[in-house]
Amino acid sequence: MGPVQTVNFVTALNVPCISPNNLKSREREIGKTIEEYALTSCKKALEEEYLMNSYNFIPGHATVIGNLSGKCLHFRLKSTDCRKCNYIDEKDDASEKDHDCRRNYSGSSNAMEPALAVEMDMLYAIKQNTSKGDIENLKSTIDAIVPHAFGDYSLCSSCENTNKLANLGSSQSNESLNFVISTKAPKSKHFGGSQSLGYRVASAVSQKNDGRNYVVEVNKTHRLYPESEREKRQKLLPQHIRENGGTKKGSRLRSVRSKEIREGDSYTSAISSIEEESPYIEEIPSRPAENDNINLHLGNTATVFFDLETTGLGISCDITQIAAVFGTNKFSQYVMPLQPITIAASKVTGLTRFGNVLYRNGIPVPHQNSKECLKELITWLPENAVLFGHNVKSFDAKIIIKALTDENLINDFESKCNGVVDTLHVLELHTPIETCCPADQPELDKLRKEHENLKVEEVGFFINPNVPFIGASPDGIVTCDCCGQAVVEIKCPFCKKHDSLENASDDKNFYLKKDNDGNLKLYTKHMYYYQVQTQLGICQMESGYFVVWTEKDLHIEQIVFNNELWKEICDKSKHLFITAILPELIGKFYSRLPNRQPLKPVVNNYLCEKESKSKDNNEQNTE
DNA sequence: CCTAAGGATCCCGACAGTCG
DNA sequence: CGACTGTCGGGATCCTTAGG
Repeated sequence: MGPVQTVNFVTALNVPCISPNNLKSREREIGKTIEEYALTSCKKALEEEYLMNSYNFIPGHATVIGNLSGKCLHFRLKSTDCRKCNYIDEKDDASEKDHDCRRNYSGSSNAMEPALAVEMDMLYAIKQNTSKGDIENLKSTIDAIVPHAFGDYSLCSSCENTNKLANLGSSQSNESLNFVISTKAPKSKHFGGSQSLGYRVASAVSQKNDGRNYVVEVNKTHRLYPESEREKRQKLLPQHIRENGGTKKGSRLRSVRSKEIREGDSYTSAISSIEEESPYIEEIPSRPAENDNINLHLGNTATVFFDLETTGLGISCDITQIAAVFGTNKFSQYVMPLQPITIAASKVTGLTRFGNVLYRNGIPVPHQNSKECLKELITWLPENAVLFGHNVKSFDAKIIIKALTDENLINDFESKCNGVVDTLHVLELHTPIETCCPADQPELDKLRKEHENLKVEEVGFFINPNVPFIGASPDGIVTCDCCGQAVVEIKCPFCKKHDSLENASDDKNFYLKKDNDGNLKLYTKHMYYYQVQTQLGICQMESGYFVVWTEKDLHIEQIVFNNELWKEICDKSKHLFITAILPELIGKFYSRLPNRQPLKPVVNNYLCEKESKSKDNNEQNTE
């Protein structure tokens, strides 16, 4: 699956989406491992094949399948194209020259497959003979490669027996591998020249050789342990299934498959077998309610807050200070870095270094070397510690893990520490809108005193079932015991950023205007007034707050629902939807047939008459 | 200064449908 | 049958934001 399919998939499962960039990074990490795994599995299969003492092999598009083992012995990809190279050529950007280039072939497309076959035969011949150490034999084998690839076996030492040559084995294994590749990299999608193609073919080869076990091996390499979750869930299954359910199921399926092949009936055997509720099927839990808090289930762990100071921002920077807190226990040590402290880092931390002396704000401070300090930290850490810190996922954790690995202390650290929690991510999940919006804190405190239990919530997209063709996304919903619910619409006018709203209202185009008493009010002909009224109508609320913020001023105005205006908005929207949007959606009425006259409104003649009478006003308001 | 992640956007290839 | 167009999806870039 690519980014789009992955996002569609996780969305269908009610799981938070992953960004295409993030997915791409993960693909690169995992992809390299899969390629390495595929090559290793090919080497193993080749040795297995060699032990079986038979050298017939069937070159596919770019794979060599062992006749006896049925496994993929080798695979190669050729591409005349590289996406990155194309981009570099187009942009003439020399800084990108060093990349994982996928262009490795310059001949014609027709000659590509024979070239691959010859190349792989060459590797096979070398592998076959290096273990024997017979140089002459190797030379004659290489000479035989090209005639062999084109059907002439007169020079082949291992192909002397023509009867043996006639037996090229079943092509089933080859077709099977081609099928797996086609499911992972379908030709309907353009993977040519991309890194992704290599990873996809490698994963298909790995799957062919070792089954889906390759996923577990790749996970282990990347220190991912989904099997612990699997084991946990397996314990929930009934004992008879836990002990031999999988084995029995596997042997039953194999037996059914072999019967189907022999008897030719592949369709009726298992169709009606799913009558009882299967213990292997688990219901996907429903999405938690909107107001549910997302809690961290830390179990029996010790919460430690920690922070690092470093010589700079790079991943290769040295630690200059480690500080941590566990309950009332505190840990703080300065570390003498091996590299200079950048000026920017010194400004933040106050730490400078002259020779072997470390200074904080000009005063010498006691310090240790990195290894001593890390050892002391590990000793200080409580058992089952979980480290909390801000942006640790992207910064602190990487720095400290690198330092621990360099000092060969990573295993000791892991024996004490269960993991890290990035409070940046936790904050993103828990931060209410009021701390994100630029409203002045004193003003917010004042509102809290005036309104009992004041809450401001970030909300999404609203649709009113009575007018499903209009939607609204207020900036928030404010709730209090005295006034109930109200929508909030916040504007931060960029062009009036440095002005007071009093001055801004002098601009005749500004949406706040002074009334007879000199008070600022939202202009009722302005589109923002229509916006708030539409939000109130859709959310079915009686009032809302229109908030305008500049660096010098804050305006909060209560807007009361205007039923007359809401009816007018509904009528116009319905008219627009029926005469313009619906014909376009259903039949591309406007975009496909440019010469046709616009539809006359046939559904609601009353609207049509009303529209023609108040055409001028409507044009202004529709905007 | 470095690095990773997320969102928005653009570009391009493959395919299906339409039209002359 | 070929030219053209629209849609979909993958790949890549740009910008912003955290951390010292």
